[in-house]
This record gives sequence, C-alpha cells and structure tokens, in this order.
Amino acid sequence: MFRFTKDMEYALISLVELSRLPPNQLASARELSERYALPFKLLARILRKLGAAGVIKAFKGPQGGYCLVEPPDRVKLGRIIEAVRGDERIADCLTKEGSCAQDACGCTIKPVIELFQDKWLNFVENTTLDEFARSELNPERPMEMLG
Amino acid sequence: MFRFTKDMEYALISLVELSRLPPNQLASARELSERYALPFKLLARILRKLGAAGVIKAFKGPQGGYCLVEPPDRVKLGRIIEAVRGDERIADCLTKEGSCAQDACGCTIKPVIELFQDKWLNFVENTTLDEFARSELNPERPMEMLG
DNA sequence: ACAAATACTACAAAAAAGGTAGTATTAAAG
DNA sequence: CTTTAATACTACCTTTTTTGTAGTATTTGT
Repeated sequence: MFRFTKDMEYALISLVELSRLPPNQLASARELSERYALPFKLLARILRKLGAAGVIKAFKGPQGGYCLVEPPDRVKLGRIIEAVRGDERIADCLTKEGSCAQDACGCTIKPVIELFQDKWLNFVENTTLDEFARSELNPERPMEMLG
Repeated sequence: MFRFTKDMEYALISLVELSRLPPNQLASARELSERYALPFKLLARILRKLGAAGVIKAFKGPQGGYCLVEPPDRVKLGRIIEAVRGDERIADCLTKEGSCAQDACGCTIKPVIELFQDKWLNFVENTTLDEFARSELNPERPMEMLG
C-alpha cells in the first residue's frame, strides 16, 4: 500500500547527491551508478526522466553530467514522483474510466479513498528534496501526512 | 508509492458491509461478491485471510457467512493490511537482509525511509475500520499521516 | 441425504517492476 | 577533425506481483 520502489529510491539517492554538490559542479550517471552501486542503464533512464521533467539539467559530452535546476528546498516530492513514475493515482477507480467494478457506484469506500488521495497529494506537495538531503522530515510544517 | 490494491479494496468493502450489519447477522462471500460485483473466488480467499487473522469470524454451512469479531472502531487498518497483504514493509532495504545494493550502507536516504516507515506504521495503527464505514477520517485524533 | 456455505490448493493470465543491450547524438579536448 | 566521454532514445527481456480461475474437500443446518 505504501512502498518505495527502486526507481524512486534511485532517483532520490541521485537527487540527494546532486543536492550536496558544490555549486556549478556536475555528477554523471556513471559516477552516481558506481558510487551507489546502481544499475547504470536503468539509472540513466531515470535521470533522463528527471531531465525531461525539468527537475535536473543535463550537459552532454566529456565533463558532462547533471545538476539540479532549483535549490533542494524548491523541489517537491510530488514533482519527483510525477517525473519518475508518471501521473500515479492511489486507486484505479479514481483514474481509469469504468474501472470501478461497483460502477454507478455502490462502492462504499470510494469517498474514503478520495479522501486519502487528497491527503496524499497534499503531502507530496509539501515535502521537499531538502528533507531527504537532511535525513529528516520537516518538523516545522504542519504535517499533512507522516507526522 | 501509495496505492490501494484490489485485495485491500475488496477487504475494506467487505468489512464496511460487515460493519453495517445488524447484530448477530452474517454476510456470505456469495452475497458480498454479488452485491459489489467482486470476483467470488478471489473474495473468498481474502475473507479466509481475514478469518485466519481473527478479524472476522466464519460460520460454515447453510445460513453461514462472516461477521466482525470486534466493533469497527477496534479494528485497526494495520491489522487488515497485515491479514490481507502479509507483513509489508515500505522498502526492500529495511526488510530483506543484503537487499540494500548500497550495502554497508553508503545509502544516503535510508534514514529518511526509516522515518517514513515509522510514520506509516504509526498511521495505520491509528486508523480504524469505522473511519471507512463512516466515509470520513477521524478529525479528532492527532493525524500522524493523511491530515 | 441434500444443499449451502467455508477451507484449501494449484494454476494461470496480466500487469508492473526491474534490468539489459545497442545505437544515435552531442560536445569538450587534443 | 578525430577521439572520447557523456547524454538521448528505443527495444527487449526477466522476474515479481497482482489479479483471477478451477476444482476439491469439509462442515453443518434443514
């Protein structure tokens, strides 16, 4: 029900590394993959997604690599998830038309699922990369999820 | 990253139905499956799991069926998840020995993942079936997750 | 005895996750 | 202007998880 997938792990490990880079420095997919023992090709694909989404910036050629576009406290978890995993929803019935078997919906739990979704979306919009980089969640902000 | 699987949906729909049953009445797998258009055999297996976990009580034979063992406000979400899905953890690296590729862990995000896990576990321990049956989350309790 | 229910096991199909391979393109450096 | 180290892109492939089906055994009220 709630799980860090490998692609999210790899993305976050990479982004934390980029967060900690001195200004104007880059890290390449190769470096990241070797440093953290991540499968190179897979990581490269994930970084490309992050690049396409504008979360990181790519530089080609020798001495190339990636860096963050914005400071870590401006990078929302929700944006990372969307970049890496696409537009995830927390239950099929909320996304795909007609995928609620209880169609014309005698579904008794849909309201609660919708509620969960709102809260979850709100949470990922209020969690930022710097909280991962600092290894702690922000105790200052009102916690919409995860205390 | 956060998703209601079908088996959890089916379990919750069934449990909400059982919650609303008049005292001393039962609902059978067949009834539940027909009323909510759920695949019978699959539902039966889920109900068996809930039975084995002591969340619901089963009565065999004609006029048989299932009922809750405890009142809905005593049934924690965590117990339902464990019954239906087994002992889920939110990331492989926290469960399976040696499944952290960054072993001897240069993993920079493990602390945050552990934090998420604590919060999640705390959340599911403080969410109860009656909140699903009432179609709203409890605004009274301090919200550890999901606002 | 019959019928209606749960209990249990095995299988299988579909979807998602995780990973690999090869090629094209770009650009810095010699 | 060639080499080389980087990203960009596409097509597969393997494994695991999810979802669903089938068939049989067992229990129990009527």
